[in-house]
Amino acid sequence: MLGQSLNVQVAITEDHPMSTMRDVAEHAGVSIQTISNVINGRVQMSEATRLRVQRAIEELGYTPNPHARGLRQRSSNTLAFIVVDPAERFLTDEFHDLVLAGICDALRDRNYSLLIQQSLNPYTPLYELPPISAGKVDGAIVTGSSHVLGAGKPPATTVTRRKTGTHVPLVILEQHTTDPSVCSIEAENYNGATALAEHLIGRGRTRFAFVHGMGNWPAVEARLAGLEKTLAKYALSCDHIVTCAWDPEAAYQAVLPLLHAHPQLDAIVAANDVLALGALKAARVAGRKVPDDVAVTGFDDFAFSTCIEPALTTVKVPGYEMGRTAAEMILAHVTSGSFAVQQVRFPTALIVRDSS
Amino acid sequence: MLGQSLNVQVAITEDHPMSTMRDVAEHAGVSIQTISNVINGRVQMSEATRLRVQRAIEELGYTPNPHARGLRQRSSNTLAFIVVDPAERFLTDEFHDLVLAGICDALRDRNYSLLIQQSLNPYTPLYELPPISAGKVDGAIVTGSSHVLGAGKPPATTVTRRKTGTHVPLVILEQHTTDPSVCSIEAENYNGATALAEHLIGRGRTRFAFVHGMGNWPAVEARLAGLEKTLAKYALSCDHIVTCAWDPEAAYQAVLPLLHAHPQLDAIVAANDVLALGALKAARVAGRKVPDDVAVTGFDDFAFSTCIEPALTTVKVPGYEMGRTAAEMILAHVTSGSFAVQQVRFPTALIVRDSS
DNA sequence: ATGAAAGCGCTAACAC
DNA sequence: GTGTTAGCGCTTTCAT
Repeated sequence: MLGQSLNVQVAITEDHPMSTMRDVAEHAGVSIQTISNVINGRVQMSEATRLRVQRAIEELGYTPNPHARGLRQRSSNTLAFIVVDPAERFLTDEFHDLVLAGICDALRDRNYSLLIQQSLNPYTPLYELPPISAGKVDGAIVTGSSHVLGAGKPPATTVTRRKTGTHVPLVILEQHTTDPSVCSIEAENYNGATALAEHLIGRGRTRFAFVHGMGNWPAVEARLAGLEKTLAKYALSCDHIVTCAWDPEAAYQAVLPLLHAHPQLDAIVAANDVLALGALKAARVAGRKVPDDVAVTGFDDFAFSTCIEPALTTVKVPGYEMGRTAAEMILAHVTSGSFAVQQVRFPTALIVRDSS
Repeated sequence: MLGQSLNVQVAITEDHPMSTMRDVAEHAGVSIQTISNVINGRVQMSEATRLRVQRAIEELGYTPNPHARGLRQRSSNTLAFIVVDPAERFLTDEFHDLVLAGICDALRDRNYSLLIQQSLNPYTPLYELPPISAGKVDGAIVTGSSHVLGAGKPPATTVTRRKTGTHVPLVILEQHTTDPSVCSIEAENYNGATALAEHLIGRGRTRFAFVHGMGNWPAVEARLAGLEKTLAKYALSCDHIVTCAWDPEAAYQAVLPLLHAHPQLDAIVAANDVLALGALKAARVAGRKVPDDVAVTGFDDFAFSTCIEPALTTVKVPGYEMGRTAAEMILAHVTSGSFAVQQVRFPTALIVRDSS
């Protein structure tokens, strides 16, 4: 029976009280300071002492107390990933999951932890977000809706970190800025959208709709802006912009009536692949052939995009790499004490498949 | 230009040194202890004092130091989500993302943070996982491959928490156990698989294949076990079990040759919806009609399952609710001091759509 | 190379 | 109701 083969037993606790450095010191017959030195590999010491200490540590199952350490050296070996957005279930968003995966992979071997926090209140200035203001983390990666971050906030920006202050290195994700003091990572959504629009126009599309989800995500606004700009170049326009929840079924519900109301619609540009999936279903239900009658495109190039029918034309956005890079930038800062503030832009790539 | 409209400025730091309780106390002309009392709402005090203190806190932009607090009261207002699995990009897995979303939503308003940690080394006993052993978190939600958790670990389990020790409340996810002292949350994968198998057999399917990803995930093993058990009941068997990466393209690559090699195959049971998507593509490419020639089914009921063509028959597993419940169980424990150790089983539901 | 003392910011325990 | 004292576990500074 499966029940048995899966009867996994898990050891949760050891029944020894948590031992401190003092315990280890006594056990090894040395001073507390020596223990600290061994653990931090700080000074030269006799091999004999070092070994004795290490054995004592093992025998007592000693682990340094991170709070005490954090209190003393004002660092926590923890980074934060903060999403400023009032929506529930924000983590179901696949793009953020890619970013998250990248961050986690970067942190994994360096003994850093990741603190995830959603900030519901759009009006909280970043430096007042709990993990940052309180010094719970050594750095933070922040993303969110642009209005949210922008509303009434002072323009001053800095990423310097002082041991004595609350300054914390920050990387802002997907927030276009011209301020050279802000460390930011964004993808070339605008250019990606431009390329996509050129492609669609090149294939003779003339009546466009744009579907996107809730919130004023800068990346999404850039996608729309690139689309509209390019359309304008050809004296075209995107006459239909619909908003729905960030899930395929919602996109389906939103696009279907659009299709019924506008028989001439021949291009549906979705803000990401998930919504494109819903648009694809809408086209199917409405009896419109893709790509013959109507083109459907996405953004992001999620894993499923090659496997659906028709395979989805999309603009690849490297979420995993962006997350990874963000984490590495902060880690570099934390490790080396300082790094050049940079604004990294990841290229996007138009991937033409069968839906256009 | 979009660049301008998105020129969001973010205040990262205030240029005041981090103030302590002592500063606030001096500023308000009271003792440190009084500040502490105000912050923790601990004792009765004159309205005048309380207001004066609160104003001082505001004026100085004071925030309690979490390390000092953690050191003193041995708690951190932080929970951990730990995945014991050696794979990279583990967070791209959609089921875990649902769980994560549930956890985050539960924690959000209670001022708890979530620490995410992947444990690469399958042989690390749970109580030695950094965040737990070090007391970085007040509780943990753990999931992972069964072999990983089971290998050579002592069977003793407990979820008691003592202020003075390293004991930490734990909820084990998707790990079937009969040990009543372990707090676990699982879905009825076995029953779900049984129902699915009955359904497929009822529709005349006789030649089965099972596709799954890397790792010995208990949930996946339960799905396979339920399938095989039911097949056996009807003197059938699942003759093809293929393993691939946990992404649709990999499933496609794995299933396509299977389909070519076995023309009589008439049911492909994928371990989750993502793999089912790949199987669907394989069927298409191999020229097999779904569901006429071959049935394809998934597990989990991810959002995309209703939007693909054909809509996917699947077994719904409530990942979001499971994560949410896990977090709430721990929170209840932390808040109230103790809770009944329980083993929660979430029902699964067969959802028959068009792919079977 | 090792040890002793001081103190990080906070709260528990007790005095007033 | 409010203040004082002590100490959580660790690292920094200085002495040996």
